[in-house]
Amino acid sequence: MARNVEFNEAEAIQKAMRVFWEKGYHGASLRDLTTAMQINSSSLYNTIGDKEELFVRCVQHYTDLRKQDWQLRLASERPALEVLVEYIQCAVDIIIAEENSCLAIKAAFEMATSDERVRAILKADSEYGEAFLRELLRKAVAQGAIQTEESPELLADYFNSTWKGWHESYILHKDPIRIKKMAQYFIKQIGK
Amino acid sequence: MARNVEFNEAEAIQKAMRVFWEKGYHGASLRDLTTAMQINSSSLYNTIGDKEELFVRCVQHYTDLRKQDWQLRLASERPALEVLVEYIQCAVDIIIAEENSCLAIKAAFEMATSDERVRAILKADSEYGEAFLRELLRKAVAQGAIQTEESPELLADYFNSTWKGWHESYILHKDPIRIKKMAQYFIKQIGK
DNA sequence: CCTTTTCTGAAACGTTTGATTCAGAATAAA
DNA sequence: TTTATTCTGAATCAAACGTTTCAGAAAAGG
Repeated sequence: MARNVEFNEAEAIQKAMRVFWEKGYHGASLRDLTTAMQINSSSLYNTIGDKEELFVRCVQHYTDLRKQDWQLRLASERPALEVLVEYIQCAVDIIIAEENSCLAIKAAFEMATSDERVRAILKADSEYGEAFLRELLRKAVAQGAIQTEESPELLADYFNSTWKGWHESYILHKDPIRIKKMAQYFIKQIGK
Repeated sequence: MARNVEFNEAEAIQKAMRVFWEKGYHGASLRDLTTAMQINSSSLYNTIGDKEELFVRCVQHYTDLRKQDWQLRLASERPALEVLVEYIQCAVDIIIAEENSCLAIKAAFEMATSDERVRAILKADSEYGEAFLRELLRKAVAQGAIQTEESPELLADYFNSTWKGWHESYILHKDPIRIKKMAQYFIKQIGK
């Protein structure tokens, strides 16, 4: 009966995500966003909604991408410890390569204290990340690659929060070797 | 020959710091700030400067307070390991008690990527924090309380970035027990 | 006291903000 | 093709933004 939406919503969210990622929620203006998304603000308000709704969708999109990555890694049939070590090395590479750090952490510190929806998304993301680690640890123990008296729950929780600090370190020191050494020490610790 | 400044600059900075701490740089408006500081914007611009300058001063003030705390703890004559453990427990208490998390971390993620002055202040703060830990570790080893094959440099760096992640965890999960358990595990690790 | 310099408070600056309006183009269904 | 509906783009909204202005109050030095 009528006209269809002209722009690709998924692509637009992707582009908006990059803007929020770089500038933060308050630092990104609607003009920044609509320019990057290549749509008019009326189209934005007719389809997605206001700035907060757009931000929520972007954060959700970001965590969706991570979830996909975790699922792929979990599906691997290689030894769990190998998968875990590779994941850590990959995380380090991202910390070093990504100029704008991590959207999830930035959003947590800027928005999760005041926006309950953002907090819920990031909490779910964090819990999924821990479940991913827990599962790998459980497997690695079963495969005899790791022996520990600590519970996989505690270790997963601990590991997950450990490399968050690496992001901040890299912002301040911009020193890849620093991060790599910490990761090296971290991996060495797991083996014990 | 003339009138003196009416307001106490140190007190005003302290009040502005609390606003930035809660709302972030972009989230805090000049009206928020001048209202909290109980001064007129003309006074602000005549004495301190613009918003960025005020923010820099607030972050500097925040890191100055931390530095004082570290110096006091370093001056203690009690066993170094004891001082270290107490410091960690104190850090945990702050994470749990402080509703607005940590200004230094928030500023790092929001501003340090785009504002070189903020980055420099936070980098110096981070380095001082590491030196504090390094010194405690060095003493603890000398006192025979710790034995490790790792360098104090690496360990200090690693420790320092470890509890940054705890802040994010607490924002998302608001779970004091989670943090306490991680701290417990962390302290246990040091002893080994 | 008077003079000189400085600080304060209220008002306003131009700009940018997030958000809305609406005429007209576009298109799916009848 | 017509009709009914929806989307788009440009213009615009009021509010809030960071910042500046300036008259007048304040006070230290002579």
